[in-house]
Amino acid sequence: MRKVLNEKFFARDTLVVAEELLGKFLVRKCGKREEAYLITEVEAYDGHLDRASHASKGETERNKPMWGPAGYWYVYLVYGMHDMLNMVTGPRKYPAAVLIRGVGEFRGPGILTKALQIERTLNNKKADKKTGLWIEDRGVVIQKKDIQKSPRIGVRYAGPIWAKKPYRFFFKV
DNA sequence: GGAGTGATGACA
DNA sequence: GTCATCACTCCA
Repeated sequence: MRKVLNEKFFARDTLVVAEELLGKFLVRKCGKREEAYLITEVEAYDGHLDRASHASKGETERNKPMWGPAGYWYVYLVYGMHDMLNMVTGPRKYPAAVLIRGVGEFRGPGILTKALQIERTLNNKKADKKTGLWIEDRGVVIQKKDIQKSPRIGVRYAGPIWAKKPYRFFFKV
């Protein structure tokens, strides 16, 4: 079973999408080579009230993709060095996204974007085969009991309520 | 624990 | 135009 996930899948509740992304495959096509990586760790950023989300500052030139249709990539540079890969989720006009933090053997959002050569040129591009970066369901199912949750990483500035939300999802090994 | 790094957004 | 901030990684 190989199904390319589209707006219909991503336009649902961000927390549901984030959890269901575990076990899906991130597929990268560079030239003729096509490689698929199991998604192992994600974080949800849900709505403009979420103080850890870029969307909490309102719509700006940078975070504009978060307000757009689901199923698009939101890629930005942080700390002057690392590109972060996010999938836009939720309905149109509702700012939300899921940060892809780990795929395959790669641990850490900055490491995986470097390994897969994911750059800001992909920002605001649709996740499909034409773009060269998309997500597939290949029939892998992660058991509910194997999924762990924790607060998100690197968002202490968001204040006690939002910094503590268990919006990070990953597998129990 | 602390440096490196540069785009971004807020303010003037 | 200036300035502080930042969804990270690596080395000590």
